[in-house]
Amino acid sequence: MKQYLTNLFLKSSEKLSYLKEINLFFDIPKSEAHGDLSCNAAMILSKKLKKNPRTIAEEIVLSLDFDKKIISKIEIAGHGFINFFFSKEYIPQIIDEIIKKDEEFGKSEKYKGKKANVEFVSANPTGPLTVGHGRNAVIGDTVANLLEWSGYDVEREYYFNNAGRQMRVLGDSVRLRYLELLGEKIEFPEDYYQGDYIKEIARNLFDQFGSRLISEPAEGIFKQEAEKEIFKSIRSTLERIGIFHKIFFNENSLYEEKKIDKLLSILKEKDLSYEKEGAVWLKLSEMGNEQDKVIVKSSGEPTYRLPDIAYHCNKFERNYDLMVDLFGSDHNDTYPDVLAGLKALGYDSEKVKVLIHQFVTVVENGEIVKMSTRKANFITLDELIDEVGKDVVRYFFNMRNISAHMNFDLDLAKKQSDENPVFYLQYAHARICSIMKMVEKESIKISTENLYLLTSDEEQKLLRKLHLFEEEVLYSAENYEPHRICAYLVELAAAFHKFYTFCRIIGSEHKLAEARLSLASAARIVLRNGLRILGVSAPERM
RNA sequence: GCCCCGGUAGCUCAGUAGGAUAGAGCAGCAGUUUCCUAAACUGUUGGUCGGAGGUUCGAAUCCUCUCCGGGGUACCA
Repeated sequence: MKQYLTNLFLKSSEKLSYLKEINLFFDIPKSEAHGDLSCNAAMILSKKLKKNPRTIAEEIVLSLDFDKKIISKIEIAGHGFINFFFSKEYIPQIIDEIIKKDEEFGKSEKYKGKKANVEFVSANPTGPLTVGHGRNAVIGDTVANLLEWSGYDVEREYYFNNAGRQMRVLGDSVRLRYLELLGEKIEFPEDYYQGDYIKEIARNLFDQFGSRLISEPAEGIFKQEAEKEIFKSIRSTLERIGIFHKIFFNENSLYEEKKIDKLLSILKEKDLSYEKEGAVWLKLSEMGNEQDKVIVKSSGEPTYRLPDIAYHCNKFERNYDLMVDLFGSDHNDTYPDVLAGLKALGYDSEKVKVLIHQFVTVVENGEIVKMSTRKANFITLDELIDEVGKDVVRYFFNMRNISAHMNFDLDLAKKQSDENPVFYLQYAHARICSIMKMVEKESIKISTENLYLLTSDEEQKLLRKLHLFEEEVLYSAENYEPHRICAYLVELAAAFHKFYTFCRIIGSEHKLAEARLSLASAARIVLRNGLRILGVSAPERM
């Protein structure tokens, strides 16, 4: 509908040149009395043209060469709104399109031929994924889905680091637990990994090797085994909620391939770094950031900034048109340095889109569940999936704006009832599937021949919702806002449930029954496609 | 101190390229099943959009100040 109006206005702008000067925007009015779409162009132009907005609106309306079969009425209202009413014959045509495109409906080719990389999860293999990682994982995968639906060729990537202090501590944690099993008296430091999974890994080593590892160093087999086991568990957790990364990028490879050294010398060559007090500093203050930061410590060890920049250089070399990084808010001070560095190196940092999501608070019995990774008193993502299932996990994490703090209400999530929004959507889908089975006996078939019969309020409202799906997907993708899909689907399901209540299929006059069945079928397709974007299943029966 | 988020109905949250009377779900109250799944639907109660200024035809939305909550401000990642 918006496309049709945009084209109309473009044609008119040949007559009224001032239309070219503004950004055309069509809005869906809150009140039905104001039509299907509304345009505020006249009001915006009134200051520029120093004319009464209503006069401008009249001029615009007169210039529009519209098809009466498509637009039934154009009104000027309020201070100068132009309201468009689409005809009841035009609106149902969407059904035909939906049924023809089926699984493809909602996809756009706007970014066809473009390559995108979405990096998410990226947790180091030091422990099982927690609820906090869950939000990152689900949002990342859904953003990737949205980009795919808007035409991108998307690669999902996981960046990890298996070197450094944390991993040393991990290996030593396992070693100490192993020695414990051998009956040695150990002191387990407070800042070591306390979780039971450490004991399990130690137990496996004990079962396999007995006491033969007694004098092995922490960084040898203990660390390797820990990394292997933990990664196995991370991947299996992700798999359970339908997440598969194509690339696992090891930070260490940057060192092995001398990328870090190369980057250092380039930075020096370009005069972007300098030495002071035995450390190497990046000239961030000259790049517009607040202050210079250390990239190589006086100990000779790089800080995270250096490999992060090198890693992104590597991504640039892989020729992506878009690179999305998804972090939790605890990382929100790291990316400006990296972006500034990339820009100074001559890369187009606009191609990197950093998304920061806020934290998750788990609420159970009305109380906040406090979590700490180190003390191992966290809820793992696996436990959450055990409790509520994949669909609820995916839906709940997608449901909220990523920039808002999120309360994950365990009690609500566990409820298999009407209070849980996931089931509202799934139930709508199951209901339609049920009808479609039922009508087989009644010889009612999907037919788009008599769609003009769909004129009731409930039918028209459902149809208008269906019209919005494509642009909703594209808008969500371009703004990286998965939660919009959730909101849209709830509205769509509500429109369907109302239609279901008031417009019966079986028992209606044959032509009308077929038209309504087609509408229901189109609604089913859109519900399923929307759920697919979210990674939530669309059951045929509940 | 400085930086990034958030503060909208009792609760959880939508709504910010400025638009017409601020929405939904849950909770509360009152109803609807001889009828394609009642995990549904209908009606109803409930708001100084944290506060104060400003910008203008018009502000939850933009600007300034301020209060509250979360996160970050390392030669940790």
